[in-house]
Amino acid sequence: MGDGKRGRPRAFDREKALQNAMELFWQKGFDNTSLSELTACMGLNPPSLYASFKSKEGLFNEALARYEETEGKGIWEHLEEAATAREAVEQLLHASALNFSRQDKPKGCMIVLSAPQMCGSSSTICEELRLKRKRSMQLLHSRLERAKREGELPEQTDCAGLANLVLTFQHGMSIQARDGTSRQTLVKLAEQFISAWECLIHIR
Amino acid sequence: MGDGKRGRPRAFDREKALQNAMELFWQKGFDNTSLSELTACMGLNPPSLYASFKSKEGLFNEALARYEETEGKGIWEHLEEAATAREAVEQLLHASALNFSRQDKPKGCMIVLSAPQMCGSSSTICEELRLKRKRSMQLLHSRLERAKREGELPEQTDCAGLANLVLTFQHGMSIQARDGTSRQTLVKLAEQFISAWECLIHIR
DNA sequence: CTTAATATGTATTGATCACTACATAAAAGG
DNA sequence: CCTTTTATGTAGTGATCAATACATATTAAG
Repeated sequence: MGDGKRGRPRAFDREKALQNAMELFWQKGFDNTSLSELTACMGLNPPSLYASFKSKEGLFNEALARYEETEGKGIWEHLEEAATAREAVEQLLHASALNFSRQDKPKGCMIVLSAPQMCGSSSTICEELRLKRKRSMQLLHSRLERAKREGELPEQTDCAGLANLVLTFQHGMSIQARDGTSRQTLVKLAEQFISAWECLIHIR
Repeated sequence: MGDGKRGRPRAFDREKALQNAMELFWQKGFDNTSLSELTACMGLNPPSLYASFKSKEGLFNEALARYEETEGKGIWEHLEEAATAREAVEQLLHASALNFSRQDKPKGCMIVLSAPQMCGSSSTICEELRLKRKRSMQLLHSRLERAKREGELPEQTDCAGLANLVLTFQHGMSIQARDGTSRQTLVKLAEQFISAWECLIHIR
């Protein structure tokens, strides 16, 4: 009898606490977020945090995973299903503009902004974030290569260079968003960029 | 009679100490740079630092001013003297690519990377950095407006939008540079971007 | 010399950092 | 009931943070 859980039940909502921690890390970055701020916004005391998430770094890793699964998902989900590479990039940048400027959410991308100096106290986290940025690059690159194979993009197109160009711009959008650039302006930025598509794909 | 300086002479080279502090702030950001690291790399003790630079924040302000005067100068100096807006932007991005990837220097731009979350311990510094980024935007914007008046750019060109586009890309280049992107790749990114110029200026 | 002015090194301030020892509370199993 | 298991709140740990108190050292002025 019972649900199989023995000891004293946890007094806080783990999902909700993790969500709050994620938004705080997203807003302030890993190093600039203190444990006292975390425990305050999560509604628990340090021992509960360490029992549930192992350490500040463990909490960040879970928060980052949650970010990718929930907050950042919409940016990349249409990459493969888009009919053309152009539409894929258009949706990528448009979704980024919207995603980076949602009300009551930290502006910009957590993966770009939460340890941008690449020399924080946890080199593990810095490297993890860098890897995620690199994987995004590879994801877009392979989508563009597919478009070349399908005949959409000319043979001369430098797919790696184009992917790099698009994501460099997207990373810049995170800085702009965090600087207070309006949703309207961010969307216009994305539209302006994609308008130059025909020029961009003929660069070798 | 002497040179007018009374007390005990300072035992460290102020310029050299400031240069070292600047490079450390540039590398690690304001909050992630500790006083013990600063005093170590500057070759002095805390009382000397505070006597010369007032506070950590005062030291950062001087370091930032020095950065603009020396390290970051080359990026913007050709903006007005360039014959065309296209050349101005081309040189801006090319110089950025080179500047962001110099050997034995922190990669990327100090103004973008030293407090990117915009919620560091010193809101004064965050706002100061944001203002500098905004001023760069205005500088480029007015250069583009000049080009429109001179007939180089078509009347339909959205100069504010174009300036925003270029600097968003340049900010992204700082992230890429800090992520380890090679000088060669950064230069190629700049060249790819400017290759789309004819498309970009016809966007309204 | 004495005095004033400035810079120095040592040692330390209270605050905050990430983290934990420990006793207690609340559940299930027996 | 008692034992086991898990979670909790209180109250800390030593380390490091930015910043200083203070006595001493080194210069110029008088």
